[in-house]
Amino acid sequence: MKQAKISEAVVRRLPIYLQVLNELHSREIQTVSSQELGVKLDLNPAQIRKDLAYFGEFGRKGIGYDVMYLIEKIRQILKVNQTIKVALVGAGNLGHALCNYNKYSKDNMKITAVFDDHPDKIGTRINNLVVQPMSELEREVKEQNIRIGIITVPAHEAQNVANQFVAVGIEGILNFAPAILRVPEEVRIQNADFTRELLSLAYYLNHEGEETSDESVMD
Amino acid sequence: MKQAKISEAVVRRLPIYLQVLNELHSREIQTVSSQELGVKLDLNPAQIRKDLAYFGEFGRKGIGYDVMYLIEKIRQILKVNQTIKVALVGAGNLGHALCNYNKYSKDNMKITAVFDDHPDKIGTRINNLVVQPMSELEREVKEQNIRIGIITVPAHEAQNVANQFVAVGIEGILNFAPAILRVPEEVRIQNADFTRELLSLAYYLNHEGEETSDESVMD
DNA sequence: TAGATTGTTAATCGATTAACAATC
DNA sequence: TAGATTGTTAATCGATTAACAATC
Repeated sequence: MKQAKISEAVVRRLPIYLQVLNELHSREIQTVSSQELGVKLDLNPAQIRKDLAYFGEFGRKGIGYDVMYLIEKIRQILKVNQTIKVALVGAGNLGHALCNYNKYSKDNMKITAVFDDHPDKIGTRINNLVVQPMSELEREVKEQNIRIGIITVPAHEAQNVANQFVAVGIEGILNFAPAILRVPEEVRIQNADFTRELLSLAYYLNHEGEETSDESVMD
Repeated sequence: MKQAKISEAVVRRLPIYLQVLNELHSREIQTVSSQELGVKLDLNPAQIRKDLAYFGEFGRKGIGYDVMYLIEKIRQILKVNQTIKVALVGAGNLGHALCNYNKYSKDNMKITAVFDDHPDKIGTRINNLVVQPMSELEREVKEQNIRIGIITVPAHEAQNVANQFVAVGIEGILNFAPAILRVPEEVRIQNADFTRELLSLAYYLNHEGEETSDESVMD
């Protein structure tokens, strides 16, 4: 099984597979077929088999996939079999929420450093982390070997934070601010701006079932 | 311009267009070409033109698009030219964060009702909203004509909340819980589980630049 | 008129799905 | 052996991009 170029669509499905598999595992289900996964996730079973086959032969013909084994394999693929440390900038409500979320995660991703340049935030605690000024970013990133950063500052500060992330060598950024960020192409940006999601939901509210219609948006 | 079936990919780009356009508008830029938008968004200009052309002829040959006019048109398409009211269930940290976010939004999407069944949450205030028990959900949804719901409860409660949303006629759900929800197919689900995003970021950390490699994940 | 840029058709590219031999 | 299900190739489908006539 040679590692071909894996499409983004495939990579985005892997965490979803991991999620159902974790659920199955917690229900002590030991084996699952692509068929069953497909039903659960509304995906074509062939697609699931193909996605997994990019990375190796994880199943058994006539049987299906061993749940725990497949979890391990996907963790390896996503490189979350060891704990991944994450830095977060912006100790507001959202930053707080993500840090908490964090505590319950069994995904081996941990926010291990929090930054904010607001004087009234610096030195406060979120769980067992002390909020630090941005001047400490570089040191922490180097010391802890942090490679992923989360942005939860207001939109107008987001690009600035992104620049600092890039400057200290962060390789992947999860951006919650409603802003379009420019970063060098070797740095990966994932946008998690929830207003975008809400807006596309709004579209379907009114257009659902209109597929066969020929109405248009006119003045 | 007939309304063909619009692909999800197109719908997901519309809010992004709206975002850049809002930014351009705030910088008092009046006209923009698909070329310029393409540079800003890392998209092919032809794609942008095609996306917009599904809904009408909004540009002027030789000139480009009028920023304000295009904003209006996209708002119409997304049906956010009038304010859209949203219900939120789960008054924890994340729920709080989203309600605040809310205040700054110029997107005409407003969280106008917050629910939580925890006794110590009921009756507390988030901004100017009082947290209500779930028993009030139906009444509020009917009274305010709410059609979109946000789920910010823990994973194990998420399906239950989704069921209640469906029962009271909610048409679109934005789910922040790390759970796979089953709803009737006429109800739209958008997942905003940030651990998924983090996991796919993690993939690229270690595989970036491996496109041409032939390494594989072996035992 | 010359230059720019749209809307749209045709060409290309890539992703999803169907089908099936291999095999548990 | 019969039934189930994988991994994978081939067929299909859909989305992106290129190209260009129309026109500002």
